Amino acid sequence: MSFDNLNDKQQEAVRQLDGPLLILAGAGSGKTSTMTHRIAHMIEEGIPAWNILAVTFTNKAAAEMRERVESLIGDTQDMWILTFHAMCLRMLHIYADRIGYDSNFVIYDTSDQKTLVKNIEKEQGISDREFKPQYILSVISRCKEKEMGPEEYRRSALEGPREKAVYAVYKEYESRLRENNAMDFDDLLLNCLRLLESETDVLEKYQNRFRFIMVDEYQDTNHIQYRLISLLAAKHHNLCVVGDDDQCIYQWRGADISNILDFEKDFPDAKVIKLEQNYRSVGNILAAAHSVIRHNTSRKQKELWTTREDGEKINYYRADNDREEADYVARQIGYMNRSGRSLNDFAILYRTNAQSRLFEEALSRHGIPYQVLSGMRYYDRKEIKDIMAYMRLIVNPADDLSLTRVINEPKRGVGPKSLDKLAAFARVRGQSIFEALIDPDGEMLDTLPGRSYDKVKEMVTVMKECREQRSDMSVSDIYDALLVRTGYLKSLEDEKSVEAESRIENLMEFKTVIAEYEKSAEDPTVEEFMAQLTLAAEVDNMDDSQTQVTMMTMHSAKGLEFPVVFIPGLEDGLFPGSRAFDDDDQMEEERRLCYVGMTRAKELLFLTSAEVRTRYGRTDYTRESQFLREVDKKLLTGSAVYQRRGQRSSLGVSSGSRDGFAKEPAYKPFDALKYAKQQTRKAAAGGDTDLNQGDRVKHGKFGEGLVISVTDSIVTVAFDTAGIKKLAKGIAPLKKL
DNA sequence: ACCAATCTGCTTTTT
DNA sequence: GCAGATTGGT
Repeated sequence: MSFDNLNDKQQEAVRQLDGPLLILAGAGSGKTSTMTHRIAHMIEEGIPAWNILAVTFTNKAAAEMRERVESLIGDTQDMWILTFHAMCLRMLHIYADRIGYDSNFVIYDTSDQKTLVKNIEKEQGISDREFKPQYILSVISRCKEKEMGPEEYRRSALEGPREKAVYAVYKEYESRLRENNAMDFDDLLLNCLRLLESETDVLEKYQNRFRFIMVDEYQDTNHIQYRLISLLAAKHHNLCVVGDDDQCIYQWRGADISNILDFEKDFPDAKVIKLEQNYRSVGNILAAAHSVIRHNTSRKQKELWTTREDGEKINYYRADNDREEADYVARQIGYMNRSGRSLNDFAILYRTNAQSRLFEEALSRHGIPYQVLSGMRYYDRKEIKDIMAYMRLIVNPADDLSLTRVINEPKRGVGPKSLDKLAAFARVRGQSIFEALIDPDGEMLDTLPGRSYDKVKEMVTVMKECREQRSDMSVSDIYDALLVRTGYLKSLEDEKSVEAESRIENLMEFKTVIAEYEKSAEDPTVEEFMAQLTLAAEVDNMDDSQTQVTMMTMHSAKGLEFPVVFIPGLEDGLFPGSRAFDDDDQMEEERRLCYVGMTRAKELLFLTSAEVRTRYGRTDYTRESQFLREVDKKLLTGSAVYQRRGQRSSLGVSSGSRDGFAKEPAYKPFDALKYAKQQTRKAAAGGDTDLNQGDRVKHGKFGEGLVISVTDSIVTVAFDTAGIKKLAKGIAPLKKL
């Protein structure tokens, strides 16, 4: 294989396969290309694919790496290319019993954790106002990152009321996770570490297998991840880590920057290769980013360089207010789009997700299509979480948290009081609530009052059936069955409200997600589907197939690049956030974030701020960001293509000529919901949508049948052999005969 | 047990 | 400015 398209340093990194290697890869220095070629080179050298492990930060990065390696050498089936969490999940799934878990364990996401902590606080008479669940969880997470259990915490912590409360909750939290056969995000890593530490045969197996290990974004690994990798690499020492200390932006989540700074100490024979040539950005952008990052004191000295032209200067615009700021951005995008730039070229990268709304509104006003990649909002919807809880229970009946969530959703007349009774009853029997409910002896069901009995029994029967037949059913089948037969969909339909409509909408859209999973997975199972969903990052959902502007946080944008980048909200208190002003470390992290944001841009970079901004209902005057002040003045200009007159920035940047809204051509406003619907319909091309009562239809699984009734979203069909089924219109594989 | 009306506290950032 | 929680009435 020839590496002609790589520079000397990159080639050196590619050829250096044996022993520890640290690649300090600056932003845009061809990191991914180097890593993929390095893997390809291993294969070329005769190293079997199954000896290779590559760990990334997001699923998107993993998928991209796999794709690119595949394009170089073909099949990558036997290679592990995945995220830390996915790697741990994979190992734990096989060896769960070794650490006292059932392999059907579920993963609790942040909101599950919060609910659990709240429940515990209630039970223990601890006020969730005084000790906020979020706070307690952050302490617990920090403990877990240090491998510190509840008892050790008590011994090491102070003895105030706060510490007492944290201890009490932590202890109960841990035992409840065990009882529910559930793990949180930290547990995935921690339990995997425990597994490898205590089970020498398992450790040896993986040590022998993974003779060559690569870790991407090493600057963002935490202590547990560091330990995991050290253990796995302990035998062969063929560990290559890639990272950039200037891009460490997850310290708040426990990322330990010393992992990368001390790599040479950990591995004294380590080779270090610096990639400093930037291929991504135009000279001015690089210079501007550097003028900001050099204000950080604790960093490895390096400066990126490029052979590219200087390009345009960095554009800075100070708007009157936040709404006008958003409008300015939309105007610029509209203008550049009309002069020939694709909408895919643009990204709006902000500090906080809350900022996205104004930009959504502005882009809609201007008729510009966009996608927002914001913190899990889609899966956070109530209806999705509800149906997921149903699915979880089928796999893992020990999950009391999920049962509590859905037993009265839809209303089955089971309020908190009945639920308490059920929980107590189950406890006496030594079972989880759901286990006790599905127990053939029916004892617990019989304790229910008449009004709720029938409904709960019906639900229990359905769930039991799904559970028993789940190996013969596809994930979609299970989803359909649950949606319809638990009465969940029916109760939404009966509501006849706009909100209920949109919930149904979302539930139907979710079918596309399932269908996509089923298409991509080798052996689709409900378990795996749910795990993948909880471990998905928002960037993983990025869609490049549409022509649209992309918005996300600067955190999410790490590893991505766009020709034109807008960074709005450059104001003290917002970016950098207010907390950064009394903590130097936090200020440095914010600055690194700014660096990451700026270096996403290839050709044009726009910075904006608003003189007046409304936040949590309050409108305040702002001050231009410290980071703006740090940008080399020579690199800034205020004469954007579309500019307002008379704007004066304290930075002394000049302004151009005014242009208003009036000339905007009347684009049709972009309707996100309508768009989503279209997408769903398109993706579900398998099913006929123009069905009417009385039609004869054929279903892939149920055979032929007669349509009994049709609503906007549901088709009820009496199948000749399979009985009456309610199916999702346009999605279920129904063919008109 | 359920629903509607009022109230609170919140914004970093995410696997 | 909103979503989620709390409260009070049925």
